[in-house]
Amino acid sequence: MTLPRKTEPPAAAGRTKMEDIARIAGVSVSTVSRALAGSSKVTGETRARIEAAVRQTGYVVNQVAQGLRLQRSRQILVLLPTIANPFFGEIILGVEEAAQAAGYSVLVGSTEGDLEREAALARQLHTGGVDGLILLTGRIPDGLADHAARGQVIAVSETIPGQHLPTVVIDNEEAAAAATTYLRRLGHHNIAHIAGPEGNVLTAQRVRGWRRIVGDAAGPPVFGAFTMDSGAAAMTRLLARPNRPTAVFCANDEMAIGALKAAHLAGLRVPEDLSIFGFDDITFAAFTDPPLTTIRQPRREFGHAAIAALLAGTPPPRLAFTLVERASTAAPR
Amino acid sequence: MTLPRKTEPPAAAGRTKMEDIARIAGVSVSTVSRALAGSSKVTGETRARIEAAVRQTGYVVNQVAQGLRLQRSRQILVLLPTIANPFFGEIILGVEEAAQAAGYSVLVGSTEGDLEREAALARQLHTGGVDGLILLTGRIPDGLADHAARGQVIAVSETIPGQHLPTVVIDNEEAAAAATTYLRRLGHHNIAHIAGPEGNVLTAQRVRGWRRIVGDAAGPPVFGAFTMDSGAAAMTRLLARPNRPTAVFCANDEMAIGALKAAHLAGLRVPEDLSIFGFDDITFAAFTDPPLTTIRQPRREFGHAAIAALLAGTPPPRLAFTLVERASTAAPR
DNA sequence: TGGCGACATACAATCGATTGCACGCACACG
DNA sequence: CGTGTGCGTGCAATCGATTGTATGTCGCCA
Repeated sequence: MTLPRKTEPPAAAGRTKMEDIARIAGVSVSTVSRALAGSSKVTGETRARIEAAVRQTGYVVNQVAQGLRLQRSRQILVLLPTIANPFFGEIILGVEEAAQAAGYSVLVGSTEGDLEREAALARQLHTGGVDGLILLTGRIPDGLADHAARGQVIAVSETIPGQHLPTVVIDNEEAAAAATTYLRRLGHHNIAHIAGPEGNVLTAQRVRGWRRIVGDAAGPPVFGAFTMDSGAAAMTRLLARPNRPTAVFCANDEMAIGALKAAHLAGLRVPEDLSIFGFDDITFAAFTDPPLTTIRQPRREFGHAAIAALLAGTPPPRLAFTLVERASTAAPR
Repeated sequence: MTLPRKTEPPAAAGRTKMEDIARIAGVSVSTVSRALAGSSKVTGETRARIEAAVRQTGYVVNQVAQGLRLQRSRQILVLLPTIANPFFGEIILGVEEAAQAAGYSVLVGSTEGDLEREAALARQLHTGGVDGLILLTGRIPDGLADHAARGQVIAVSETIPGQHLPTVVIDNEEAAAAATTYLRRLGHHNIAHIAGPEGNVLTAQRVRGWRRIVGDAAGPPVFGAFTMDSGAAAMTRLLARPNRPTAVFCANDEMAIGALKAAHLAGLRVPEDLSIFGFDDITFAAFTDPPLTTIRQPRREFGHAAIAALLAGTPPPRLAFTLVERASTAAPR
């Protein structure tokens, strides 16, 4: 006969577990589990004893064990290009709020454009690490087909080409058209566009909206990289054009801020000599000099809608943008 | 005799597990586990068969099960006041980089100043959800004493009063003194200070550094809330003082940006009429008009150092700040 | 007083991995 | 030819929870 051997677990954590509660309350773990789950089968005095034991010890269930048994982790992973960008920050804030309210927590993966890293993070879906994936990257890592089909993946802010993924977005083309129309109504006839990087879906959509209003006679857009530096560089190129624009629609606020700086350096006054229009309405947009006229994307609501759609399994509604009028735009002289 | 009953697990996930690999390779799960762990006990042809099976199926270990058995989750939780703030964003970026390199992933909890929420998130340490906790909140939730003692908790950017917690910071008092000294050397004699909220540790440290240089004759600092709005309000109050300062040292860049705006609105030119000095060197500081002179905190390195200290269990080194000279400061006229 | 039903509680299997120990097999040596 | 040495592999316990089924208890009625 062999003695029962034990495979020693690593460094006993010593945390209170359900078994301890059971012992203190004088019941079995099953009963404790049911009591905590709110089952109506555990009542009266027994339930009271269990609750007392829980309070006394400060017990909280072990989420890892629970996750293993229930095959869900109550965690959502957000994948984004870079977290050091206030635009994403506020989306995450919304995600956090909604997730927390639903009893989920949020993992953040900043991929820095590295496909390898993206894939590694997305693998968490396989490994049981997370229940859902929110993509702010504008692309989807390989091997996520089944998960996507099961409604565990959702895109936010940017549609992903060639995928029928539920997506939380505004109508970017309409928003760009609205911005351009606004400038036109002010009396501008030469409206340039500082676009995002070529090949990007958002870039294409916003270029399309702008083009619809300015027509083919207008020159090509100048492409940037959604950064302040690239906005400044783009503006410098625009100012060198033979017929200088009187207004510039920028594909995001950061590039608009860069453009503003370049305009100032060139000795132009905004909005007297040049109108500048942004996109996103990040917090800083209200504090530039002059404050930026821009399109506001409801970023917190993006986050809320993403979680709601993910947890309910229903397709998210398309959200509305707002035109925020500030002082960086005016009629041309 | 009773038949073995099964307690049905929820919706069989159908993912490949170690057992599948074992079957395909014709060995037991223990051998697979050892092979994957890199044990030298599994060699030659057996190992080759296992590796082939893994490649063929695209198997990845289930982190939840592994976490349960090993009593560790390979996850680090970062607690911060609000994620919609570029200052924290870059710290998280650093945390992410270092964590990922060490095979850890990062959970982000934005507490919005809610103590309840902070405690709920911190509870993850008990529940096995995370292995370590990084606090950017400037305070520590209750009931973390043992964890702190075990080196699972570290503070970043802000020391936590009354706790001997390993902390990643610059010398804030020295930095404030350096900023004020810089202004004094430019020839300013009336240097005001827009401070953070009263009661905050950082506020106190920076006020102390400023005070050390300006002496007791200078008036009291004006308190703000680290936001652009509060910076603007504080500046407005300063401008109403009988002897208007010729330079203002702000406790962070956001308040400096607000101050800049208020100064402009009041018709003052910066730096000709008024010098403004910031703190942190957030990305936007280089793009204000004029660009902000400021103290740079090495935020990415904060993140790296925090992870290094957490994983190695060694106290982090104190990091160095840099004075970044830009155009918002000049000699008084 | 015996039997039946309703209700509360306990037992044990299960999630997917890790690991101490036992065991099998091959080879060598006495 | 029997036993010792050593290496590689398998068995089964374990992490902490959930849950289908069995069991126990009590009351009520005939």
